[in-house]
Amino acid sequence: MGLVWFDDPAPPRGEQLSRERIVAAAIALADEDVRGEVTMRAVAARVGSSTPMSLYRYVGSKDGLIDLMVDEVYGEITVPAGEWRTSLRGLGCSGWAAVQRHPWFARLAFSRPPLGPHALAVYDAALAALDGFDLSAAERMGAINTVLGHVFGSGLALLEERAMRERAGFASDADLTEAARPYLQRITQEGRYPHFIRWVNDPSRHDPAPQSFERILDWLLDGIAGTLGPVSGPG
Amino acid sequence: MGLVWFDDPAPPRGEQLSRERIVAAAIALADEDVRGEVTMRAVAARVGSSTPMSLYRYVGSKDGLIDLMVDEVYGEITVPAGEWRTSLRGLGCSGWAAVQRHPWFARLAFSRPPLGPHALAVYDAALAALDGFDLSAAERMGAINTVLGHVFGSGLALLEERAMRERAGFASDADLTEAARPYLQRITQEGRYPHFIRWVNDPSRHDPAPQSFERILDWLLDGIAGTLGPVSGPG
DNA sequence: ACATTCACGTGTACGTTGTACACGCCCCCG
DNA sequence: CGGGGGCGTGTACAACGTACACGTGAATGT
Repeated sequence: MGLVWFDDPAPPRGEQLSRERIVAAAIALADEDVRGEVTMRAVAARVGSSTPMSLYRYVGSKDGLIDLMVDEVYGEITVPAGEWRTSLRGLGCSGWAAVQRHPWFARLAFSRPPLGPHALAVYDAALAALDGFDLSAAERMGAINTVLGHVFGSGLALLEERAMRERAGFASDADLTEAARPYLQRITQEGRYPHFIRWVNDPSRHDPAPQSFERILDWLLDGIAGTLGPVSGPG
Repeated sequence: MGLVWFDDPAPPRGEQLSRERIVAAAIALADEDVRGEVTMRAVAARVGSSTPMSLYRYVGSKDGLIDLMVDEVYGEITVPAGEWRTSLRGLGCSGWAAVQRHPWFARLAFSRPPLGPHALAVYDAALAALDGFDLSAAERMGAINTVLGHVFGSGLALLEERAMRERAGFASDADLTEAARPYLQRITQEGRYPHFIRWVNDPSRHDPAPQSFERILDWLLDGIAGTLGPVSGPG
């Protein structure tokens, strides 16, 4: 701590703090971090505050802040109206797009009840899409969660894959393979896991996965279709 | 800190420390915690050590310990030999069983490359099950990861559901509903999210979800089957 | 038999995290 | 013009992972 004379008398206090500004800063920070992790101190610095405690007046706790971040991303998900399958497919695809923009969303969405306004809007629209079928409440939600489960699962895999690449400066799959080579060579020499070794040494394993998000989504929609029975309304 | 005289001269040092004992203690601890979280200090106490530092000789770091825990659970997963579909279905079901015993496994398995001996054995067996089809390396692994993704995704949902129940002593769905009631009632009165509100008030939503793990697994296997083409070998 | 080494478990310490608490400033209303 | 009250701040603490150096007991070399 220096003498008084060294400080600006009035550190030019930036914009006013607000819940929106804090949430926006936290989301920007999470987007920049590979693991999507965020500390209250970092958010405080980002909004120009000198102490993490300033945030607590607006968001209550870190968990509260995260709830707000998550709901904000739910706001990027849209459920097109219309035939049930296009609606649920739209839910899946726009969810996937949102998750690609904010991979941390997948990690966090799993762990909290979707009760924010944007999350409720998503669920409401998705439930509406299934109106007109003779389904129980559990079946309706089950269908939606099947789709969202796929979205979040794929997002989580994406998040962790990116994080792993970063871990030791691995820029590409090739580098990662390089790092694991001695270990894999030892295994190869011991002759165990022959199928796995064959897979490792197959260069075509780097091809884009044919089991893409959308393809699996279609499989799930096929399965859901089988449970809907005949259309009994406008769905 | 008391005087010397108050201590046993030789605190009856328990069993020897060992990697196996440490990993077993960590797994037991994780199984007991709702979120499956574990601290080095808790593990140390569990194995009878007075300081967390004693573990570091055996596991290198907390991440190392977690890698070992994860691989241990991979050891509970079995892939029956035989026709490809029964193999992959067995992989899914035994994985689901393992994840139900150790929900934290789902959270951790997502985030690390499956390179431990048990994980490699699982992948090797699963790859073997797909021998005889004319698939690229990427397609083979894609099929396996489709199944495992479903396993881990379902496990994560299970973990978070259990954790949420615990959060404020919610023992049952009814209690949870009770806690959310004022919030939901406000929403109801505002007339928004009508479909969601209808779902909330439908008692049948507590029925066991018809989109069970195995049902969705079968949908995925149907989808995979469509990509396999004609059998060209023993698969 | 003794001396030496070394693996092991320990204690202390540091940096980072979330957050409780009390303080001082400044603006607004009376 | 005088007193609140909201707002941002600083200090402080417990819990975490883990770096480092130490003492001790058993194994080893001569």
